Amino acid sequence: MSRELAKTYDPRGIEDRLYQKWVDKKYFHAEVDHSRKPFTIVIPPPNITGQLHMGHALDNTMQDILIRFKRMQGYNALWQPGTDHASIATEVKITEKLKEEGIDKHELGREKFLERAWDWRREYGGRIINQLKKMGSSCDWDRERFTMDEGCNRAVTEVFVKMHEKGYIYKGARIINWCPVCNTSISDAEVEYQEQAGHLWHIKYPLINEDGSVSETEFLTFATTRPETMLGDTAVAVHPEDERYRKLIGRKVLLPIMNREIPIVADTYVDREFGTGVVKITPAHDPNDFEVGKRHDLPIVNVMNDDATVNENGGSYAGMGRYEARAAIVEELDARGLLVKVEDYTHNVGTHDRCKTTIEPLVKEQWFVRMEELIKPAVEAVKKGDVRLIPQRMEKTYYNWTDNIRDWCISRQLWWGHRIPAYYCDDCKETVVARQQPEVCPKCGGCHFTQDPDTLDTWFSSALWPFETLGWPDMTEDLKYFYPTDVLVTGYDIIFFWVIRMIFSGFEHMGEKPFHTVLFHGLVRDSQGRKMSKSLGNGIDPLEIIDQYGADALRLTLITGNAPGNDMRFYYERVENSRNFANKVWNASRFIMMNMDQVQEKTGREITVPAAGELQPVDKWILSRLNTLIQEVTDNMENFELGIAVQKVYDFIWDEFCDWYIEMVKPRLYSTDDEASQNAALWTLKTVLLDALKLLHPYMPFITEEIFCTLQNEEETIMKSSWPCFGRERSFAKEERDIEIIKEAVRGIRNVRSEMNVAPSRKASVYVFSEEEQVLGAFTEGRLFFASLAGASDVTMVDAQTMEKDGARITKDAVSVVVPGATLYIPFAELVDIAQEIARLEKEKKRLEGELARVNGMLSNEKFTSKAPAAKIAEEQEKREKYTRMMEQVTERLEQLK
RNA sequence: GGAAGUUUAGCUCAGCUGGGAGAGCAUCUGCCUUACAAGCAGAGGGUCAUAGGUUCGAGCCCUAUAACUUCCACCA
Repeated sequence: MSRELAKTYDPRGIEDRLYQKWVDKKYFHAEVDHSRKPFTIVIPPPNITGQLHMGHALDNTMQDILIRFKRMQGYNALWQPGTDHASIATEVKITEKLKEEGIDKHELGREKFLERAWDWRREYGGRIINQLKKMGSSCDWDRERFTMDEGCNRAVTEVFVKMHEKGYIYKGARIINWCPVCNTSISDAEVEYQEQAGHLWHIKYPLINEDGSVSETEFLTFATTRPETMLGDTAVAVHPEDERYRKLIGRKVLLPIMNREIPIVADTYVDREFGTGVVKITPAHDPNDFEVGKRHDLPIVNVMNDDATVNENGGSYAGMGRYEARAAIVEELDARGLLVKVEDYTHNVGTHDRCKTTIEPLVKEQWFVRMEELIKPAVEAVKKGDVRLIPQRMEKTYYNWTDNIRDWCISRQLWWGHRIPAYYCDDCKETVVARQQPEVCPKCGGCHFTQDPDTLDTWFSSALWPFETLGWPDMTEDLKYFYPTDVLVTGYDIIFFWVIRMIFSGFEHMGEKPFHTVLFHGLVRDSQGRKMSKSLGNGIDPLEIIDQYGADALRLTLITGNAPGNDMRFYYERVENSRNFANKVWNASRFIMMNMDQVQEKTGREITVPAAGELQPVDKWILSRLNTLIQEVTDNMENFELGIAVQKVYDFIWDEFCDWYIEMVKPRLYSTDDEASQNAALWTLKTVLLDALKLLHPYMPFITEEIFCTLQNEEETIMKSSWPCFGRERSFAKEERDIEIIKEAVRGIRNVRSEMNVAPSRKASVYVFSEEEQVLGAFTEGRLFFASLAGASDVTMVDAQTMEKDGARITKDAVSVVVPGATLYIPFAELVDIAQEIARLEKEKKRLEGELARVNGMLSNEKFTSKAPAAKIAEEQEKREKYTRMMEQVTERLEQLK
């Protein structure tokens, strides 16, 4: 037997050892088992390029808590893990690394590049997984998946082909967001708008006269933030009802530099109030202009290359970068007298969320997903409550997106990702979308094909994650059993990217929601409330925290005092507090085990279940409190109120169990007079500790396991033990009331002692006077507590008769403490100052008067008594009784003193 | 322009369906009491942003206002 535990809890060593044991014994593994109900969570797959950060730590702690809770409740709990190939993020990293080695991506070629990427995945893909393990995550690692593994690739291809057949996926030339640095199109969701200081250039184009000559006096002036796009202008627009320009509609202006005549069109898109009420129209480089262009059938003149340099359509500016061209064009316009003025102007500029490069809107052929129909069941599901979002306000964000849904651009000009299953006939250019490369062209019979070079948006495969990981497109047993999954835990920041896309994908391909609940968390910020970021260097590494304080402390810190969907700040002080709590649990357990061992050594007795009547009131009190705790914590956890639940466990363990119960039973542990009582105390200590550890286990898996195993002294695991259950037979109302009175009395005595600066070493007699049998009984049973908890040398029960006879002796030179139904007298002789004592009691009297006034006010209000619930009225009546009694006692004591 | 969130003790935040304001940290006092000084016992500190309203009763519900934060849209 090895129960020698260190004086302070040191998580180092313990955590890794326990985790290895859990993995070795396959405790995290779940198999289809129709005798049990499944509970499933799919992990938000971290990027293979990623390193564990606080966001992951929070996200995974929450998932692990739910999984461990449900596992203990008897569910067949599956936490499905895996990683994401993160196409663009990974590709950028690899490209950078190649650059460092002096290798150009394009010179290397696609095939070799992909080899490097897979090497990368082999090298770093496991890193984040190992970091998740440090957190204690109980994922079923035997089922680990990767969004680009063979199964996922099959799923992606299947989805693409099916949706193409249904007409949900199409290819078209539309204006898209282009990142000139990453050299790929991106979806609307990936555009991040940033406020930037820029300029508003006022420029004028000369009108073309009726006779076709260029006017030297008439011009049309407009304002633009992007003068360089003028190279691609194909019209200028005015509002159809704008009196200033009405007669010009249909005429033409000369596009300077390019010397192209372009029409003046009328479109309601134009805001008459802004600038001069004239807008230049560049359909190829502005989403709004693109729409205007479509309405007026304007030509689209693309003037940009993929790297945002001006192309051959830009005349003499060809080859210049977009900003270089901007400056040069402004200069030329100015030289020609066409620049009217320049204003400072702050506006929002679309940037790529990955690299922050300013987006260049371009018209390009891309693949899109038609969203309108697809999104409908996903909206319905949330509206009906079939999919629940926590907190509920996230629904607003959700609908905001679904109501304004636009088609999803899914093709990326990247190499690392799922290749688009579209093949082009080399002979007739026919497009064939198929699961495999076709043998023969259905149109011309040709047999040579080239696959579309593009890959798919990362989120295209992550959208399938809840079912592709369970075997889809095959209808496997796993899929039938574990799908739909139960809860998705994620940050609110990826609601558009991922959550919505998973929901509509689930309905489209499985005919069923992917999960019934989405539990959102917020961001973990630094102590000043700033986002943790690499550039600020304010990130806190969870692994360092684990190393310093332990994973349990980190987990507890992340989960306490945090409501769903709210951001939180990270403080070292809070981690310290969590660490201290771990230590508290450790030491309480150590104390209990020490006593169990000592008693066993001395007497050779094992702890047995106490016989009826052997449990003392204080035992029943803590058991009853535990019982209530079990119910509340279970309730809170069922409702995903994890922060509230763990706070209650914390308070129970520290305050009620350690500071009160353990202190109260110490005398019984040390005394050998009453074996039954000693046994009852030890049994209660052990029982309460075990259940408390179980309640705590989902939050702090390591320390609870370590103690559980040591305590049980066998190779068991707490994670497979059963979750505690509320039992009506373990509620003891009378004992709860009695012990509360004792606690109040103890607190009262401590207070007066503290106020009077009585040295702790100075013991004093305590006389308890009560005329109520039950209260007197409670004090008689609890008299021992006053010695250890309130510095009492001896406790004497005083009834009315004694008081009659010896009252003066007892109460002279004594301070008094009033609790409902009893007055305690503590003779301190020379320490007592009558005047001070009177003042103290007057203060107490005033407090009670206030309380009584409040209660009486309520109870004498006819509206209250007629409308308030009966239970509330009874509660107030009880209080009135209590305060009235105390008031009488205080008044009586004051009379004695005066 | 649209929407959401926040505003509670010196600091950071809880407060579930409306029924006497809580925690941690910090501060002050006293204790090395044989589980724990990473501890124990005690204390101080809040017109719950402001103004109205609903209600017997409001930190909580409604309306308006202010400040801060975030998301969405993007008027060139």
